[in-house]
Amino acid sequence: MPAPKYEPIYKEIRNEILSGVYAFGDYLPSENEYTQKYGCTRNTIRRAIGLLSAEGLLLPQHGRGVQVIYSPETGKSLFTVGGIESFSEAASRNSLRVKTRVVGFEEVTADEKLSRKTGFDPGKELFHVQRIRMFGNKPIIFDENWFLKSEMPGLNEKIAAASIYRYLENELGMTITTSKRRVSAEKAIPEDIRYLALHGLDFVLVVTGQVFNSRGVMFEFTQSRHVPDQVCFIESAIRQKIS
Amino acid sequence: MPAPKYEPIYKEIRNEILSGVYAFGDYLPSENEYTQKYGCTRNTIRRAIGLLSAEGLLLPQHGRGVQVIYSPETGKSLFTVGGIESFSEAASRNSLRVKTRVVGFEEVTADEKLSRKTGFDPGKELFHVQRIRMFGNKPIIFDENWFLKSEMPGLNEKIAAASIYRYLENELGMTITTSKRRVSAEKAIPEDIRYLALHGLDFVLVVTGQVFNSRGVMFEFTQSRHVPDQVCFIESAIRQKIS
DNA sequence: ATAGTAGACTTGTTTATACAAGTCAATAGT
DNA sequence: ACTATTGACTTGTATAAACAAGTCTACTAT
Repeated sequence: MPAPKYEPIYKEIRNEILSGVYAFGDYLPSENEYTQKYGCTRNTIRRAIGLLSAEGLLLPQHGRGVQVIYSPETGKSLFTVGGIESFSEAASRNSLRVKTRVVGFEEVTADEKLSRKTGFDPGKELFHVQRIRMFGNKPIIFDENWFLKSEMPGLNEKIAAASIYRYLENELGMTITTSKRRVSAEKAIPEDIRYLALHGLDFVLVVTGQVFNSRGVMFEFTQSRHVPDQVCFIESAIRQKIS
Repeated sequence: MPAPKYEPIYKEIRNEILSGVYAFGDYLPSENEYTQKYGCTRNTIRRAIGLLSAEGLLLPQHGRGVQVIYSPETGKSLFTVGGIESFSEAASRNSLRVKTRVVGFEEVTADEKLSRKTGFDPGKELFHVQRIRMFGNKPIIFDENWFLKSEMPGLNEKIAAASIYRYLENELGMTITTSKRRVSAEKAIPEDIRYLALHGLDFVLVVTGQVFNSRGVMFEFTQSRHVPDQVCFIESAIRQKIS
């Protein structure tokens, strides 16, 4: 399965935007110019531009052109909710030295209560993984995951300490397709206080999510509890016409 | 400017999903069946399905079909960050009686500090609007907006108490296209404590955002401070292939 | 001089077609 | 009985072409 044609185009333009080739407010070359440059049809170009617009980097303007609305200042948040990005990916994107500490690894069976919380059916066998994410020496995230055991029987503590997503994609050949996430703020629980560098704060930013694989099986439930003053999330949205 | 053909299709399918015609896990009719039903090409159908997938309602599966991954339980959050939804829209979507109280309305000029916060250039004339959003009798959101005066000279307190977006779109004919949002958790400020029903909590969930109009002009900076136990946000994401 | 328009751009929508590639069940061959 | 393969489905990608509609400049007629 070769990479689709729009992907390298998407990446190249994205790279140009992030690296500052175009400043905030600049207009990209027109779609027709891009078709010549990349030797493809307008549709393919529009696909790449559409992805970048959905990310909040571009703003196409009817009759005018496509404007860059990314600026390094507003764009520099540690994590992005808009895409599914693993911790180590976000870290490498920010070129930061990071460490992961596994503080809990056990097999559990979903009971009624856990089922309501995670969405896994009662009786399902799960891996329960608790990890601390550290930037430098600062523990920033308390990550709690439940994985469906049947989808990843070989998961162990060592893999959890490295990158579970890398294991899933490279070893198991699983492709992760979609995720639904919910963001909320919650009072700190004892684990937050024990593990995170809260500096006296008594609340955390919580991101929960269900992750589906390409077969439509929900195989992961995640809860990431973040130190609130260290991280924030950026997201873009396109308004739907009302009526 | 007539509505595009994919829009009513998008709306009808969306409606069917939200109203429970299809349950979580069900597969939609195939794209080819839809082309017959709606008398259009596959591209148009795919557009509608693509929008719904981006919203996290559908999960297309190569070779299989398109699965519904929306369920009323996980989907019932008051507000959605994935789309640009105004307060009154979200309220009507949840069929809730809501009230808006304007607690501040003034004209200001952006100084250096406000410029850093909002992204408006220093010297720009702005409307500064502070509003409390109430569900029933519960004050849930403290909304602070800065609007670019030059884009909406006629804004006044009365309009602010109703719906500013309705004013922009219906009266001024402005179409809102894109927004970038950031979510974080912050310690409650005196206004939060004064206005919101925090019930002893000392933190809020803060959503900030810049909103652009179709001419690429940033005309609004928003900061919504939410009672954390009352609201949460749902978001969907599609994983990009790594390298 | 000024208003209006024509035309050359831009992006937005839709059709039509072809092939690639994943899924799944029925069938054929052993 | 079991395996392999075929074929009919599904979604994914890409091309090509046409027209709609918004923007902006330059020219034209008054």
